[in-house]
Amino acid sequence: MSETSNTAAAAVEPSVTFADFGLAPEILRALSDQGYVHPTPIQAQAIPVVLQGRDVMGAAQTGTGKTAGFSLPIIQLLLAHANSSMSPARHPVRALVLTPTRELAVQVADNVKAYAQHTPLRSTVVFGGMDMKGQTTILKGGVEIVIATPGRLLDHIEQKNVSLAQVQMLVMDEADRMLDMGFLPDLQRIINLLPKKRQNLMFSATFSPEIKKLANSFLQQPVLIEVARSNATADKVTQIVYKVEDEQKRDVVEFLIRQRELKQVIVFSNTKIGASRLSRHLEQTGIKASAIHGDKTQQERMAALDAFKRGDIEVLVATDVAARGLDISDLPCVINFDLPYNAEDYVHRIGRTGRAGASGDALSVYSDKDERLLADIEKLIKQSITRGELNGFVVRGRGRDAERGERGPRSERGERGERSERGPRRSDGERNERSERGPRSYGAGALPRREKVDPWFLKPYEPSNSAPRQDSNPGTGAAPAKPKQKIAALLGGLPKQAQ
DNA sequence: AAAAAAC
Repeated sequence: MSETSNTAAAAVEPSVTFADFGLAPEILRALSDQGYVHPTPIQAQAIPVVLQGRDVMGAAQTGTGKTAGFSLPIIQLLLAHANSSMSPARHPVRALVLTPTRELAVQVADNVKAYAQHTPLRSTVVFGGMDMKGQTTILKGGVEIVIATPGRLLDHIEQKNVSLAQVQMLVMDEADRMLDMGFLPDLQRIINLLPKKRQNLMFSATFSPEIKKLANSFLQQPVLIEVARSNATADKVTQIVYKVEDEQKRDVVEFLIRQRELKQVIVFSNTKIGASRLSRHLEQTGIKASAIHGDKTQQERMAALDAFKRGDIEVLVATDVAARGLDISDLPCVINFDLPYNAEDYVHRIGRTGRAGASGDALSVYSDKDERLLADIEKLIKQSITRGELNGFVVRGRGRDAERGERGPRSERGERGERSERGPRRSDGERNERSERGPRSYGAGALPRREKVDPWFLKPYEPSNSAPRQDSNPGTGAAPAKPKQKIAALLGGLPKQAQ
């Protein structure tokens, strides 16, 4: 929904409104229902071009208002060319939107449904991981607009649940992602089933040679719409990286969440198992968290996303399933628990914050072995990322002797402890004992006893040592690895098992 | 080296 936020556009072209595009009253009503008046830059560019019937190659990330940029004119065109004599039972598919991930399909579909709510147009979403029956019933009942992930759509086509013979408009959303995910053969199979004469819209966050090739083969004299520089990070996003020991990463993530009192944050993990573990850890320390990744059932994925959007959970720990496309409004912060292997994924991940003109923070933790990944990222975004210091970071004792509470950076926030009533899962039964003793502060307790780690007694990290930054990494402009050295020193003679 | 997507 934030995709149609007018903040960014208002700064650019305050005078332009959706009404200026000659959109149908039903569409304008739907927009005003949601309080949207001014188009974002990409909407201002895309809507007139799509209305002209031109093919479009759009370089835009999610959060720029892309979805409304194509769905509003699609609805308008379908309405304008509606065959009024058509019986309600016969609603052939006339617009098809393909997306790489299921969650993105759902979001696009939600937006389309909202924009078309006052029109007779029907839309539906089709994606895997769910029973086919409900989708089949709706498809057979007839819909003008289908939003789908490719695999399941082909499944429905093979089962003759849907025909694409009447499709006039095709949208390939997040086309770069679809290529990355190996959807090209599926895309080709689907496109072969479409009428030759149709309008094509392709959106991609990046402009790789492969994307250009895809555009050349599928689009006809496309109008190029480019809103953000490709591969550029939103300048509204403050980026900080923290160098720590590997085994500290999860504690630092927890610390950052508490220190900044983050109530809506996505934490990215490179692995599904890592996401689950981190989520469980955060839950055990009283932070409302859920994991979302490809090994979760579709029900779990949707439940986690819904809970996050509702604010029932504060932290969504995600793999790159959520890196692109997820439109979660007004995310103030994203955290990388792992630096992504693919530098481009970094851009997509941090694109979840600083959306639609708002500012945001992108925080990353990394360890010595990730220096190369960080260098790749900085090379891609053509800027050096601020090296952060973990002021006030205290790793508390992990044993029963550890003192806690009175010194911790969040020691005053005893109310955190109450959250643990939600508590660890049943299988973690014995870990409940500490939380039942009442409020506790950051870092204490509720740790799985399988942790054979020795107690870590760390003092607060003093900012006083942060003075000269240029000596450690000469030439790169990068800041030295001070935080890590400091913490390593504080760790004393503990065995390091990293690498 | 890992993630996503059809059954």
